[in-house]
Amino acid sequence: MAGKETAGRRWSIGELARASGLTVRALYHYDEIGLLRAGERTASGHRRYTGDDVRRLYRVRALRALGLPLEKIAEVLADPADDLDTMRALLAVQLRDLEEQAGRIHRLTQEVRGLLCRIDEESMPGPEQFMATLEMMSMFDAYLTREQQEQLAERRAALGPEGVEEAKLRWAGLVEELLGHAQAGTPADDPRVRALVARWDALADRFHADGEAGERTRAAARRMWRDNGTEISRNLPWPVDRMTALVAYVERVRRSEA
Amino acid sequence: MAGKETAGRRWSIGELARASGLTVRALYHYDEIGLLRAGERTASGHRRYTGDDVRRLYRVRALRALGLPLEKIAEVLADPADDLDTMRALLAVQLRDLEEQAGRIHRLTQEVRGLLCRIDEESMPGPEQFMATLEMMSMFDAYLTREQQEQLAERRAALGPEGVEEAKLRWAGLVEELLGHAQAGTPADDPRVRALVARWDALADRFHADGEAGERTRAAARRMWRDNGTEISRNLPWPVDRMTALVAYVERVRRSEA
DNA sequence: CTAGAACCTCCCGTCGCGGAGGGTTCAAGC
DNA sequence: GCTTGAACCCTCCGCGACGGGAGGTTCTAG
Repeated sequence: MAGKETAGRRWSIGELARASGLTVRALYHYDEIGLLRAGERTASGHRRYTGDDVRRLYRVRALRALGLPLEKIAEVLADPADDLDTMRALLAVQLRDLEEQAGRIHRLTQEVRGLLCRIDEESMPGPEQFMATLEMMSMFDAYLTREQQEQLAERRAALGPEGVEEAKLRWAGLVEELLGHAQAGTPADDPRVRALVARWDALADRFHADGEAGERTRAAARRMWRDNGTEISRNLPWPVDRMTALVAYVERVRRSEA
Repeated sequence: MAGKETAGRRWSIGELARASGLTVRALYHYDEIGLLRAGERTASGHRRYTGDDVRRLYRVRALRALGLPLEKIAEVLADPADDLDTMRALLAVQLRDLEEQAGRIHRLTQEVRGLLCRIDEESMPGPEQFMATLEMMSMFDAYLTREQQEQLAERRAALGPEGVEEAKLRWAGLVEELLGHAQAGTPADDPRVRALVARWDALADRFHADGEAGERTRAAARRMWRDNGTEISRNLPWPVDRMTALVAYVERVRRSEA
C-alpha cells in the first residue's frame, strides 16, 4: 500500500531544517541514531529527504514537544501505529507529568514574584530576608510532599492572617520561656518544661489537618525542625546560638518523654 | 563580621544529603565544581559541612528550583549579595521564561488531552488523523510565533464554528476550480486563475488580523503553505498528488504576478 | 570558471549528575 | 580490643540531545 515515494519534491538537509525549525546539526543527530534517515542520497552523498521523511519529521517534532525521549519516539513510530492504546497510555502518563511540572513552575514563579514585589515595596529589609525565604521554600520542598504543603497552606488560609500572627506571638512567648529554662538548667524531664513543649505541639497542631495524613505531615515537620531548627530560626529575631541551644533542649525533652 | 564558623554542629555528606533531599553524588558534584565545598575535612579526609555550608546549600537548592544553571548560582552566591538589583533582574528574566514555558506546556497538554478524548469518543477515525493533527500543531509551532498563533485562534473564535465551516466549504470550491484549471493547462498568468487566487487570499484574510502584525502572520502562513502545502492537505479529502500539483500551480500564479 | 555557500564525516565538549569499581575509615556491638 | 558492615573516599565512564569546530567535497549563481 504505502510503498516508497518514487517521485515528488526532495528536500536538502538545510531546507528541511528551515522548514521544521530544527538545526542542521539536530537532523544529523536524528540520522545518526536512526530516528530519521534521508530516504535517498545523491551520487555524491548529499541527503535527499522525501515527502515521507518530512511527514515523519513532523511526527517526531510533535512527540518531542510532548517531552518524549527520542528513543521512545522511535519506538512509537516503528510500530505500524496500530497499537493506538499503547501510545495513548504513554501519552497520558506523559501529559500528567508535564502538567504537574507546569503547575509546580507556575506556583513557584508566583511565590517568587510576590517576594520580588514585596522587596520593591521596601517592606522587606533586604537580600538576607529574601534569601532566607527562598531557603525556607527549598527546605519545605525537601521535607514535605506537594500535598502536604498544600494542606499546610489550606490550614494557614483557614486561620487567616490574624490567626497566624497570634500563633506567632504565642510561639515567641514559648520560646522565651523555654530559653529561660534552658539557661537556668532546668532538667529535661521537669514537668514544667514538659508542659511548655506540650503547648508548643498544640500550637503547631493548629496548622495541621486531622487524620492520618495530618499525622504524617506533623511527623515530617517535626523532623524538619529537629534537623534544621537553627536554620529555620534565622528568620526570627533571636540570636542563632540561643536557638541552637533551644533546638537541642526541646529534643532532649522529647526524648525524656519517650 | 561574618567570620568562619568555629563551633557548632557538623554534618557528614550523607547526613547533608538526607537533610537536603539531594543525593550524595550530587553533593560530590557540587564540591567538584566548587559550588559547595565542605568547610572542613577530618584528618582522614571525610567532609565536615558546617552550618554555613548548610545555609549555602539551601540557597543553592532554591535558586536551582528556579531553573538557574549551577554556574549562575555560583556567580550570584559569589557576590556578597549586596547587588540585589542584578539578582532581581536575573530572576525576573528567569521567571518570565519559566512562566512562558509552563504556559506552553499547559496549552499543549490541553490540546492533546482534547484530541485523546475525541479519539475515545470514536469521532475521529484513527491514529492517522491523530498524527496528522499533531503534525499540524508542530508545523504551526515551526512557522508561527506564540503571539501569531494566539491571533489566529482569536480570529477563529470571532468567526465562530459556522463561519469556519463556511470558509472551509468556499475553500473546497476554490480547490476544485483551481485543480480543474491546473489539469486543463490554463497558463499561470490567465486572469481567471489570478482571480481565483485573489479569492483564495481574501478567504485566508478572514483569519488574519489587521495591521502590521496581521501582515507578518499572513506572510508566515503563506511561507508555511508554500513549503508544506502537500503535508497540510493530507488532512483533507483530496488525493495527495493532486494537492502537490495544486501547491505548485498556485505558486506559479503568484510568481507570474510579481 | 570561480567564489562562496552548502554539504559531508569525525570528533570533542556541554550540563547535571548516575553508577560502578576499588580502596579507606568510622561507629557500634561483642 | 576486635570485628564487621555501613559510610566515606577518589576516579573513571556514561547518558541525552545536541553544539561547534576541523578539514575536506560538492553544489550553484554569476
